[in-house]
Amino acid sequence: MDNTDRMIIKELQDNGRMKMKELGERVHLTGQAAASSRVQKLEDEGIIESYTIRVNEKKMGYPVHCFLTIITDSLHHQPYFAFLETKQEYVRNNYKISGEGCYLLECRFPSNEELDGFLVQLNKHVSYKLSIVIRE
Amino acid sequence: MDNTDRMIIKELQDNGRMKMKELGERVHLTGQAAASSRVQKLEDEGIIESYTIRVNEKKMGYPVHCFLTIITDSLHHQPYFAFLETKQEYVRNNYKISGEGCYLLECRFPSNEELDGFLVQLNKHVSYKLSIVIRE
DNA sequence: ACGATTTACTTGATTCTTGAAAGGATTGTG
DNA sequence: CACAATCCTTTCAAGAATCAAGTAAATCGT
Repeated sequence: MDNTDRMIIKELQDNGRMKMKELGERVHLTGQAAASSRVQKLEDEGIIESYTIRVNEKKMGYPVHCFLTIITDSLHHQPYFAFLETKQEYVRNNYKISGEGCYLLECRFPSNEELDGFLVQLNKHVSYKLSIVIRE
Repeated sequence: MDNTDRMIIKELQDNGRMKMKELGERVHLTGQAAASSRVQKLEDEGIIESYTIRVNEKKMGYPVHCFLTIITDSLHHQPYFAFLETKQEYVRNNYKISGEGCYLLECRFPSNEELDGFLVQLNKHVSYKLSIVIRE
């Protein structure tokens, strides 16, 4: 993991579909074979986990973005997890945290109505504090 | 934006470097040209914003992951923003939120020592509540 | 300090992918 | 029904990736 590797990662974060030829040029390697084998190594080591796309969630129909601090007294979190499984469409991340609350749940919704419906059902399993994202 | 487009997006989220030929086969289009032109359209419409990689932040040297609820009485948030600019290495997201606090700040650190150093300086500008991620 | 070994890079040949162009099928419209 | 528009398929040429071989540089043990 030298400086060239770090440059490669930066370039691929900006453009994950970059041609190996161009990537090589940008990090000062001649030909695509050298760049290609470094990328392969980064994949094998698990430093590059996967290739993906950034999607415009607003244009995809999920403009409402929020974080929920989940609070529960119950020792059994399974019903909460089971509930999340049924709402995969909305759930983006569920972080187990220390601090206030047990989980930080990141969600996306088509509208406030759908958010409200979600909250009503969520409240059967846990308590929460809601933070709505105004600007990313 | 029909069902094929949604399938394409799902496939590219899983593998952003997929060959157009394979993508075509997976969504039941013959040849790469049809898949390619649909992807081009999704890019032009801004639904696909960019191609990127998922990086293992732990292996990159940033194992400590936390969220900070930022609280400030001051009307001037500029010093806070200026501070964040100098700490880009650690900052992953800064969401403006409604609810408790003004911002939800997502950060990554090499160690708790660096986190502590960050908090000391942060505290000169704003108050915060800290949540450390135990499991992603 | 020396040669041996490993690692990383370059080069060139072959195979594969992409992009462009042309033609065909389907749908909607007057 | 004819026409236009849209989307898909096919084909082919240009460009990129993969593989193998050769070279240079760094590392290791003595």
